Amino acid sequence: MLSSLLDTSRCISKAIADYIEKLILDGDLLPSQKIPSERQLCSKLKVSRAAVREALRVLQGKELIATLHGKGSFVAEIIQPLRANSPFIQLYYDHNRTLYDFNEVRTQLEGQAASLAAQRATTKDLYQIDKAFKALENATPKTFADCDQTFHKTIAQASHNPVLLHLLASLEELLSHSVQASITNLYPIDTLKIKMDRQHLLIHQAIRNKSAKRALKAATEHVQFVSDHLQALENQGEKIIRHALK
Amino acid sequence: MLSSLLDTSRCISKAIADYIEKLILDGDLLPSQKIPSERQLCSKLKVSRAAVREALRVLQGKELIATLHGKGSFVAEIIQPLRANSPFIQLYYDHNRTLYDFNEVRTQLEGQAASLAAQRATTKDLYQIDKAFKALENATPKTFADCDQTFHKTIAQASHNPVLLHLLASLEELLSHSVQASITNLYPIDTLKIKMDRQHLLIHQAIRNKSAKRALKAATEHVQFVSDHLQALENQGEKIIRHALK
DNA sequence: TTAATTGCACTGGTCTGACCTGTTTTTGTA
DNA sequence: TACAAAAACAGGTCAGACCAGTGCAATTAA
Repeated sequence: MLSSLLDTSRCISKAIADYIEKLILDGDLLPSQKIPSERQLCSKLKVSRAAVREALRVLQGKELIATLHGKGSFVAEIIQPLRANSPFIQLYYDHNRTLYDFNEVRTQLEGQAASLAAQRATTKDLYQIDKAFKALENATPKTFADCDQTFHKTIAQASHNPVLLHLLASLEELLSHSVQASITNLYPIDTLKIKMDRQHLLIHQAIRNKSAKRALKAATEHVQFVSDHLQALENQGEKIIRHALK
Repeated sequence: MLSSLLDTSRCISKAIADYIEKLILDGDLLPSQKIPSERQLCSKLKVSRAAVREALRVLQGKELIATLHGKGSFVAEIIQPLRANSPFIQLYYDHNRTLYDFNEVRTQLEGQAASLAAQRATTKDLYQIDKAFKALENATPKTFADCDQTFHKTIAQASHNPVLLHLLASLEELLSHSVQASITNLYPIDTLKIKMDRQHLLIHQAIRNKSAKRALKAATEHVQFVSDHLQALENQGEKIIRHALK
């Protein structure tokens, strides 16, 4: 039964984890449904209990299942939430502090990007930034998060530093799933929306006027502003869906 | 050692996983660094190997570590696309300009690290920095590159920002092969050596005196200085060892 | 009869110690 | 000095034992 899987994985516990994961993904095991007991699994799959347990641990790490002492293992409620294929996004969920650390770095890098953009933006860059800015102005609550992301990306591109661009894109991707939603929640609050619009305007103008100093300041303050409010939103207990069982 | 963690988790393997995760988060274990072997861990933590293995499986599920048969377990990279044989690093080899872009970002991040270190360094951090600094003073041309790297790493750790720490470590690893060699070539030049020593001293003092502003300035200027001379060295055709590719 | 208790049959959690295979380092010989 | 054998070390797996929660059913006490 496992032999076919074993060919590729070269590791029994990994094969078992893949096997069970496939059952879950295929819907053979439904959310909150009980997974066969460890002893049942190891007798059915003809492997040791240690191997089964290690496989279940992997799935626990992926938060695909939850295990309760004395009761058994159960398929988690939410398996859909697109999990970024990045290792460190989980850290964000587990350690709230990480979000703070994250923004600390991001603030710095966005500031540098804006500063460099002010110095190096070509006519074409300016056109792109202009376009993104106008889209942001006319954004609906639904499209705002995307427009915001595009705006910042356009600026990063205008910095003409591929390393910086790449780094920001990586960080962006790390948080996009969680933060995008939060930003969407942030926008409808009228006082915040007005302030953010103004901040975007300041960044935009600074870059157009090729004022690196003002661009740096505006971008830094903007990211700081958003970060602070995201953090507040997070702290005030929007614990969202997470940790289905337990 | 684990007892404190055990209180909340009520499950040894979970406690071990949390323990190691914390080490990673705190920067005590850096990207691509080797985690102690399973047997070492279970003797140090006074638990069975099965418990350790299950803990490692959890971390594997979270993709925080990767395990290789016969070799060991290693901390994952925060920036996935920035892997060694990635198309990106190829870019560096192909276009000399990338080195410039690289240092532009690195200057910024090292500056931030030093600034934060000045604000947040604990007594223990200061001790480590002190130790690294002294090692740097007594370094030989052969050991200088390593000591330099350690010095900067220690400062990054004192920033107490895991995201920043992991980012710098990732960047570091990218260039280590080429830059390490270059720095070694840089050191013997007397005038440069003296200046670098002085720069290190300034950074060291600023952090000790908890002057974030001076630390930022000193670190920024230092990285800028080194970058400039590396660039010069690069341009004048010192193609050096490169492509060592472990 | 009913309520509490006990006991047992589950579940997962941990440990020990053995043996396998793959990797790295050491070492002894050519 | 060079190289191949061997030992030391790494993770992977297994078997069997025992502990600790859970839940139900039979038993017992009110």
